[in-house]
Amino acid sequence: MERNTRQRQAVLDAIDHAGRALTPSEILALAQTSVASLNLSTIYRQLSALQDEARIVKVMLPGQAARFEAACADDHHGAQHHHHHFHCNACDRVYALHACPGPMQELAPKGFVVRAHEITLHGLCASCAP
Amino acid sequence: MERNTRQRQAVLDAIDHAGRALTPSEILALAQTSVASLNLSTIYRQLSALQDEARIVKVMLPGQAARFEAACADDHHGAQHHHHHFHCNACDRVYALHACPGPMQELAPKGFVVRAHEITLHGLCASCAP
DNA sequence: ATACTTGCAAAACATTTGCAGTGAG
DNA sequence: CTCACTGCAAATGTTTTGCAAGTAT
Repeated sequence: MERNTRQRQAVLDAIDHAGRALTPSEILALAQTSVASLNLSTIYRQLSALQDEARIVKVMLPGQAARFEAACADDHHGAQHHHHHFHCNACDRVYALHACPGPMQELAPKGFVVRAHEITLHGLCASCAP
Repeated sequence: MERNTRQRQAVLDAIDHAGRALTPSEILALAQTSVASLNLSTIYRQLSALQDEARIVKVMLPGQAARFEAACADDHHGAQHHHHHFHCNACDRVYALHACPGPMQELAPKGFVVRAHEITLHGLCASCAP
């Protein structure tokens, strides 16, 4: 996918302006304000294409539907900046966290090789906290 | 659910003897060796019941189908022992880890309240490592 | 014009539920 | 003998795919 269609731009705009990870349904709702005929299949197809182009990143959290956020490339080698996520139990939104406690190799038993790790925090976001 | 049916026992046996988290399909395959007529619906229903009774724990990992492992109650108040999981990229099995680096509150921005966290490690388990 | 894209409908999966028949107590 | 439990089929929710029509280049 390379063509600059209205539906592609609508999907990209929704994600770029969100400031947080969005589900395909949320993206559909937002993008339909620019292109009313937009279909979920198209959303999924554009999401795959945009992932391949490294414009967006897929965020999978335990027990949650997939979400997508704008890619923020690492300055040096274009790789995605390593980060984790926070899930608000009240508003169900997902925010990126830009800290990481380290590689976590010490948590695994001897003989296990740790190649990657994911951390998800749950609680209340600033808007929902008392 | 309280009745001690053959299907209930078969599900419980499969999970108790596995030593790792199993998916509903894996449980079906194992339990069908004792009760051939076993149905996936029954598996899911028993899994819900066994969770309510705190005999098993549901393990959700990012982008993976749900898995279930035997509950290991905390000595003092019967709560589940806090732990995390390791996912082997080669054999796709999931193992429990019995360490935790701490509450992780410092990863969240100011104003966010952290109530829980989950850590998933990925790599090669002892059997699959070179 | 050409071939990539879209929209719709149907297919794949994982999980849940309605219902009538079965079986544990 | 009862009511919880089971099996089957159909419904749900998310994501993928086939295909004919639409459109960017």
